[in-house]
Amino acid sequence: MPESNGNAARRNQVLDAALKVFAAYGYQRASVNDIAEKAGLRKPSLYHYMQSKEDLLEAIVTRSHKRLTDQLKELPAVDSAMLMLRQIVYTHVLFNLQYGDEVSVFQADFRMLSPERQVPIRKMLNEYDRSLQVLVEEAQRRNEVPADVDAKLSVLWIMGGANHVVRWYRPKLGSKPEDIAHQFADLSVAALRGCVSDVPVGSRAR
Amino acid sequence: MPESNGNAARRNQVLDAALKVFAAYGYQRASVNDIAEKAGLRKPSLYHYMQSKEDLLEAIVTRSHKRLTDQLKELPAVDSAMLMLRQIVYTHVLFNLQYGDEVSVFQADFRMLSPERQVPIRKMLNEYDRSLQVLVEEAQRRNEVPADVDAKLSVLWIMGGANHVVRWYRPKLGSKPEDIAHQFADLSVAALRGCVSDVPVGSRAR
Amino acid sequence: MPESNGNAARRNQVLDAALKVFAAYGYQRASVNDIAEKAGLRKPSLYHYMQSKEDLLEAIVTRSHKRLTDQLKELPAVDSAMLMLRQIVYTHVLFNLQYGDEVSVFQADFRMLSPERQVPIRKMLNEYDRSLQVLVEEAQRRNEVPADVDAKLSVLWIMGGANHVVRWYRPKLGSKPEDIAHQFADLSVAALRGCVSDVPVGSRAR
Amino acid sequence: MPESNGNAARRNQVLDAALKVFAAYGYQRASVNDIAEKAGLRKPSLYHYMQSKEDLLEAIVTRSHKRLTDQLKELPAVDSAMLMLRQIVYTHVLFNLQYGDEVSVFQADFRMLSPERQVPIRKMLNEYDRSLQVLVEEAQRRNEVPADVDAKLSVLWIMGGANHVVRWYRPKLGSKPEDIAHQFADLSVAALRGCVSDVPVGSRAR
DNA sequence: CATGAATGAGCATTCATTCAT
DNA sequence: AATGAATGAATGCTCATTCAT
Repeated sequence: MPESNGNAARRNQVLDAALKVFAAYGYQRASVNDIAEKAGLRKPSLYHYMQSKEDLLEAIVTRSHKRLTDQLKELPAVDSAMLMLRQIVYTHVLFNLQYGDEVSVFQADFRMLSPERQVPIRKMLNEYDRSLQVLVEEAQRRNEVPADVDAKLSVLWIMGGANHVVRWYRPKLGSKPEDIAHQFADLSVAALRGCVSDVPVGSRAR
Repeated sequence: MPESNGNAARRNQVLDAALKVFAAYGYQRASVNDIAEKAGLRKPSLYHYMQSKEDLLEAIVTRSHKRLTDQLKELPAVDSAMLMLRQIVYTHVLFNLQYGDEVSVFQADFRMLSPERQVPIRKMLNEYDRSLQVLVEEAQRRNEVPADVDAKLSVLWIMGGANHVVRWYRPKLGSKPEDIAHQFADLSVAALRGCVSDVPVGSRAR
Repeated sequence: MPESNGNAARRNQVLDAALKVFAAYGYQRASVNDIAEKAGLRKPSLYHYMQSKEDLLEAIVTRSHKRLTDQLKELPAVDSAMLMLRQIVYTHVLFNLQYGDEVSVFQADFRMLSPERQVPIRKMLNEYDRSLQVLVEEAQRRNEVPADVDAKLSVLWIMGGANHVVRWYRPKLGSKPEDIAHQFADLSVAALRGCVSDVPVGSRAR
Repeated sequence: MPESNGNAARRNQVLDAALKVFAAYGYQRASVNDIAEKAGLRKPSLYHYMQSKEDLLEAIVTRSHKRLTDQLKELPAVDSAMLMLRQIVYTHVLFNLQYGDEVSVFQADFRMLSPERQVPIRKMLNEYDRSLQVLVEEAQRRNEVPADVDAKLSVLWIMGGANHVVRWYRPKLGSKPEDIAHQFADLSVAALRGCVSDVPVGSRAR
């Protein structure tokens, strides 16, 4: 079966090698040869396990998103939208900390994919954001979140904080992943619930 | 002897051309020729206004950070740390929305600089984060922010949300920049102030 | 020890697969993998039936020439050199039309063989041309062809027309093979017999 | 003007280098590096004078056909279709002998062009054949050529002989170009005029 | 016999940069 | 100041062939 990208275990090894190399150098800087070396193969051998370099990036990005959503699917059902949201943020942050390379590559290099390959991924991301937005709106209906909070903006805000994590977190330095995730879940909930500031922005120039 | 990088106005034109091209394609994908075309020059002529392609990226990144800090310096002094923080977040978000290209390039391509060139920029960023952290700690001393909030983490959280805007914001779509900045300032303040969730994260596997 | 090139029937299947692929893409463009697919095998399996890709080309070319000469050997003896020539041209053209792929590959890719492999084939071709030339000379001795005709040139001329058919003939379009062969045999005979033009070539520049 | 493939004289030098290399090795076997060496340049420099390797082939092929048709346009008008045809064959054969490399590359590698690039060239070739066919038909109306001659087939026949020339002709060996062209023009005229053979093809098997 | 895996050699093309004009 | 020309260094990818299973 010359179409199946060869042995699945090896394919995953190649994917992992590519992941490390992409994370270290960035997709563009990383050469196929770098990946081959990391995988313990010669350059042409890689083509048993991929169609193209871009193919690897797409697989990494898709696999990463699938891993996250798989984790989220296992979250226990709770009757509070806010609680659900808290669980998701906690899990998402923890995931980002655990799979820092994958998430970094996703964020940094996702746009290096051809426009066509970006489409399904953008769709997944939009669906994800949208599902969080629905939770915020549900919480607003239950008066757990003030009505004047913009559900969409606040979700984007939260996602920003959650994704930013991969840019500064270094294992063995600072807080434990669980503590970070806990803090961030708290911050998200507090931000949503929080009393709208009655303080004006002040007389900013420009 | 083009040490002086020639005429300053032209240099800025080249910088702007590079900015647009980097923002559109990413630093690596963008070719020096693309920049030259955008600047209305031929490729070798660019070298009268720059030392290298990397030079342009560094200049863009540095200029961007300077523009932000210049804006922040003009903020009126206020006696409340929280108010100050709010002003800064508002201004930072608004800046990111106004200078989307610059900030995007900063975030996406800053790591493409040589390690040596990254040093001073990382230093600036750390100082910036640190100054916000000081404000949070000050607010904590004044009991405006709960003591169990991790000042550093919460600042990183806020910066994540603030920087993320350049990835999703599209002018003429959705909310006005000022409204977004306002919301995000509110969310930040609320997140910091907010009653720490007494809700356990639940029995998450892993 | 695949010295014997394996089962002869399979070998012929491989040869036919190679023939089709070479005819469709040209020898260089055709990949061994293409041939394998056409033959319903995997690439390395081919090497049970051949020594190398070039080997296949040589076999095709040789087989093609042998097929033609076998057909020519079956021609009935006739006492007129001109008649013999006519028979040969008719048969040759018909052969080219029938075995278009083989002949096309012969003509297009024969020169892709290594110089050493070209030697015996060039020898065969020369012998073939030479035998026709002998017939023309015989016809000249019998005054069936004017003495001022250059026997060698006219044979080359005729072979050109005969070989050219594989470049334009498409089955099911235009004349029937037998009609084409008949016409071409007529044209050849007429050309040889024909009264030498007494018309000057005119005042061509250069 | 970065679109103009640079200096025209140099472009022609590159074209000539490519011509020699293509003629010697065939288009596919010839590497861009080979061409560069022949042109006295390094590989990347070639790209100042071409868009791609295929570009060179197309230019060579087109230039070759233009050279031939330019020569044909200079032929003096004559009132006899047969005379005109004779002139054309003479000129065409002489051209093929003079520009053996160009014509060889045309014939051998024209099909290596992408289908889209082949279209205009096929069109030119068809128009050329068609114009000869018209001459034969004219000659038939004037009873200079028997009515039962198939005009199209006989033109293809003649073209075959004329083009074949580049496969066997070696300068300094054998007849002079003018003599060959003369003979071939004679053979063509004789073939067309010639009394249709009343000799049956005989009892050929198959 | 068949083939999955592996690879040395090679190739067209891109590109940042230099330099003579 | 501006640029046509040139190029060293890479890069993604192809492919005929080998070999262990």
